[in-house]
Amino acid sequence: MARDDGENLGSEAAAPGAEMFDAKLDRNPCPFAFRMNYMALLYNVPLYGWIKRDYGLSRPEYVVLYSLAITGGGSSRDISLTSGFPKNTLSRAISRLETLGLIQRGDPEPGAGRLQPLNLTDKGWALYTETLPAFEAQEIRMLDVLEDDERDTLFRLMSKVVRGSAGWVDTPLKEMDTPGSAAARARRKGKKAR
Amino acid sequence: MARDDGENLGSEAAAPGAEMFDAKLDRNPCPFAFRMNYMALLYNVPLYGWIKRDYGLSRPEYVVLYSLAITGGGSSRDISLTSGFPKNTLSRAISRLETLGLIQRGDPEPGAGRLQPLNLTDKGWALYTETLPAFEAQEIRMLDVLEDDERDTLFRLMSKVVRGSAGWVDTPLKEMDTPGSAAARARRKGKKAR
DNA sequence: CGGCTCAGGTTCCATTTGGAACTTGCAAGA
DNA sequence: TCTTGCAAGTTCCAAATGGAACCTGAGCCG
Repeated sequence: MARDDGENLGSEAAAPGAEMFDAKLDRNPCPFAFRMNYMALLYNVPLYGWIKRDYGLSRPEYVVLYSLAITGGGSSRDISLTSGFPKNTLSRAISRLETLGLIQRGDPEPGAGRLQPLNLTDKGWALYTETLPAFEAQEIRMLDVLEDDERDTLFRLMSKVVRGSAGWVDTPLKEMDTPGSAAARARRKGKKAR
Repeated sequence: MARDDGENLGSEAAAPGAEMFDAKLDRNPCPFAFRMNYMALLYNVPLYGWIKRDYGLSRPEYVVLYSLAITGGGSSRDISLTSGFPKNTLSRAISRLETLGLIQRGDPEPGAGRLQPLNLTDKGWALYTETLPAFEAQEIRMLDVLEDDERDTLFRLMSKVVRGSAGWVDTPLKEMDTPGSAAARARRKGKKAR
């Protein structure tokens, strides 16, 4: 670590931010988290920026569309649980997509409580079909540096992690305040210095 | 996959959303993207929710703190490039952290343009030290399902992907409108059904 | 030197977001 | 069958967000 001594800023001819980038990769107590978030960034920012500019759909809106497309229907709750967007955000997204004629609500199935079945319209399918290739391409592009077997391994390991930790999706939200909570809460009083 | 046939909603005794969850894992044209975003969700939501509740810091604010901690100083630009937050969001975050006495701005180094060197104060370090364990714990918890060698492999492959695609971080933001742009832009006119 | 350009950082403001409270209708128990 | 509980979905509103325009100082060139 601490590669050149008097560094901190500039002075390198290297790419801007390279210093911090390397630090986040190589001397990071949470190396996994950085990689994960950086990759997500790399993937999501350009794609959803494009969707927004060219189709006028927000990220949650597109996520609803996409979710319904690959599942062949589902409810707002399902989308919330599998995407992490809160239900009010999805409620809005769903309303707008319905207004745009991209999805439609079916009648609540008997025996399924108040769940509203959602489905794509033809127009929704068309949009999905038209936009999907860009998403696939971005994924392929990102994984292009890997050999085939490496890609397989990566999938397998990520699947294992996801399957292993599904279940405590937002459970810890409530219990997370365990580590040193007393001190934390004490400090909390003193904040709000806005 | 497709566990019970006449599905779509409810009717299963299984966990809610399991249907869609399986679809996103098993019959998803972008299987990598889903895993990545779901993992990010699993990690970020509880942690930043906790940071917000107990310390009153927003995600960008904590990211600034964390970035400076592991790099031992840096500029707003560096943080933007390595975290993906836009510079105005970071500008605000930095101001607030300074007001809170968690970071301080140094005098611009000669030869480094207008880059403002940022550093943690003692108070900032204390907060970092106090909160870091929770982040580490969450990461460990998430990877707990993996064997040691699997963890190593996962790191290696993710590093490769990140290193391989760093550089086009937000480059494609501008060029992304290539696939079928004409049709897309045409359709775009007809939207705005708000 | 004196203007020019470019990039780091800030400000402005319209939009988006999501916590919290609310509404609603299914379903279990009395 | 009434009531009570519960969870899906909606509404409300204050706060956060980020695109775009702006400001400003460092380095470049004539």
